[in-house]
Amino acid sequence: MKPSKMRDNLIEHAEMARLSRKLVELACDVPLPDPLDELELKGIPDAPLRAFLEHHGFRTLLNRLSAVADAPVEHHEVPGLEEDPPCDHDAYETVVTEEALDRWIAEATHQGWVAIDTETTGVDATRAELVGVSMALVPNKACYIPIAHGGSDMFAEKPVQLDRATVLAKLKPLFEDPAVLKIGHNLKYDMIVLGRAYKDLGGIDVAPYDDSIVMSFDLDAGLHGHGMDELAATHLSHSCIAYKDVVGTGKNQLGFHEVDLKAATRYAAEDADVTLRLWRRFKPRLAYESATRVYEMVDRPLVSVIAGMERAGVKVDAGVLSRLSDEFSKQIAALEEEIHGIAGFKFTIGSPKQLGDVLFDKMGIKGGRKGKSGVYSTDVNELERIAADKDSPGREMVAKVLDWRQLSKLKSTYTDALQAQINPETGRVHTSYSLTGAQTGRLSSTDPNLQNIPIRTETGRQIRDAFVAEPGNVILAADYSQIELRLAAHIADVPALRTAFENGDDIHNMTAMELFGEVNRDTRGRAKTINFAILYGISRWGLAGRLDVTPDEAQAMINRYFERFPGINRYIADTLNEAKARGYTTTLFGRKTHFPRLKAANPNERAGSERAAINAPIQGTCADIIKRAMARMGPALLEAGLPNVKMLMQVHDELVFELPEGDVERAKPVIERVMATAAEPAIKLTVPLGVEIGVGPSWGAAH
DNA sequence: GAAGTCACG
DNA sequence: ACGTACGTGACTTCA
Repeated sequence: MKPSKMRDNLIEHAEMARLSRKLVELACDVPLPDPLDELELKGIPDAPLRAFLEHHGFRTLLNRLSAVADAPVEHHEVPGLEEDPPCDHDAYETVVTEEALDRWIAEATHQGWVAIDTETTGVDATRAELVGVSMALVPNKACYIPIAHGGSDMFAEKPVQLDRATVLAKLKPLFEDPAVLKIGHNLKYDMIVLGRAYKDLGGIDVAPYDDSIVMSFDLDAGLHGHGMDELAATHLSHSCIAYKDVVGTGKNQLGFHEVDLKAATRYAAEDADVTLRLWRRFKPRLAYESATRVYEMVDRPLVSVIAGMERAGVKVDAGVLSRLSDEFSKQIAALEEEIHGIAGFKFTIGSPKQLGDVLFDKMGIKGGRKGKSGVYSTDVNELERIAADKDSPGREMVAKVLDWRQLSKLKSTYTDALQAQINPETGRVHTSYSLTGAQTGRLSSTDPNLQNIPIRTETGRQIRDAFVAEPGNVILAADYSQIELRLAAHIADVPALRTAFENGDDIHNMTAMELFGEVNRDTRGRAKTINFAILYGISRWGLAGRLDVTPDEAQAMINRYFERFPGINRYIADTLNEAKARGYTTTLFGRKTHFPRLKAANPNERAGSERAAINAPIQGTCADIIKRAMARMGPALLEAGLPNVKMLMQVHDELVFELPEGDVERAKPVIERVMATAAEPAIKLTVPLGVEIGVGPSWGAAH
């Protein structure tokens, strides 16, 4: 291995190795082999885990583990663990003295791992205030440390509780202790809250850590959700205290700080207790079910990276959005009047039911198609079909409705909503990324969704001009070019596609030449559609609809594609066979996506699952690669002497940064290299990963 | 809360 | 015979 690659390797595994070593060294007192050899070169499971299990006396587990150590990715049933005792809420302790707190911290430190949870005033981690912290060491041994309880009535008597500063000052060394593993369920939330807490101390930086929500996702994506209540029910046969039962509902709902300490302790300590119990089940399963690799190499390192991105937020210029809102308002009002004028009466344009009735019944436009709920389809395809028909009486109306729809969408979802999302404290927008939201391993973004900001039309694209940098800084956007097609070329091993990417050819032009024998706007467009269709699990009917040809003609194109690009056909067959046999697909990094509906009785449902299964290894590998790039980006930038380059957003194949203008030229090659080599050294791709970088004062200008 | 629509990769 | 690209989240209308 080359020295430079070895260095990347070390950076990537530094945290993993430290975590595993410290855990085992402290808890088990056993010598450890080199985890690099174990994990990177041989695969899974890792030696520290074996030692961990040995320490806990899971002999049967351990024997089975040895047997699967060198096995390829396969599912192994974990032998049943002894069942934990049921949750005993009366056994939980409310910690209100320094002596008690010191005792819990000492025990956690001695044990080497502790489950933690935070209680706050809200659901948005970038705004919520810390109210209390809970910890669990073993089942039923859990506590709650209140720090900000007391009614909103300032005259009300506050319960006896420790001072916030005292608690945080004592917790910080534990939560940052490299020898103590912190276990959380959706730890990203707690990391942000604790990072913001107690600024005098510089916040609390939770490390090292395990996250049971991510563990569940890496084990069971596609099978069920990963919320704590659901997991407790399925894995522990335990029904968690409902949050609503603690704080009430409606306008009498309390903030958690207003909940009395007894009820708060039962709820909060239970969360830590359940998290610990889940972790004890998931940790061995990761090894048995070949998920350690993706968990430790891809997803776990990402938790703290995402926490940092969410906390950083992105600066949004409300003025730009406000001007756009006004502009859109005027145009929407004008269009509304014109549309009502053409119809001859007023109606709710935003109601698909009313619009359908107006267009197809009252105006007599032909070809209306009703769905199963008896409403005419009025989506963009339908309206554009009408607008393109020179003889249709509704052409003018439909064109205006399309404009109205676009502007209404932009205003309500973006220019209005984004302004409301600006955090007044930071002047920035802090999205929340879900690591478990997309079954394929992609991230998703909510509140607000920053992964669907418009770009495809000039009108919508203006919204990106509102995403700006602080004075003296710029926005840098780096995206992988056609990464999914490249990965398809690698995974399916398609010589012609691989060669084209190696040569830097225009892939859609090449496809057009192969399929149609000539390259022009029409054939290139069709080729592009077919290339996408391949990634999405092609069907002759779907392709026929998109290309406006008959299913037979579509089938002929598909056949020709398979002929010209051998490998694709085999990939589809192999992927489906494997998915049906095992119940899941895997990515290059071993990420599983389960497809229980592949065996559904309903053929439609089954076909849908088949298409999803064909797509999942490609989309999922893409997700793995950009996640690895993200995990390595911080250390790589630090090493290059660029501590002020901040990674702010991820949009599936794109990373967005904010950085001092003077750092741009030095940052570009670092970002480019980290992204282009993100699969290495674990995976050697047979296609290059192209990265395109743009820089400007705004996100809009950086493209 | 479901259905319809549409913004993104 | 069925009736379609894959993966998301937010907003509006309406029962």
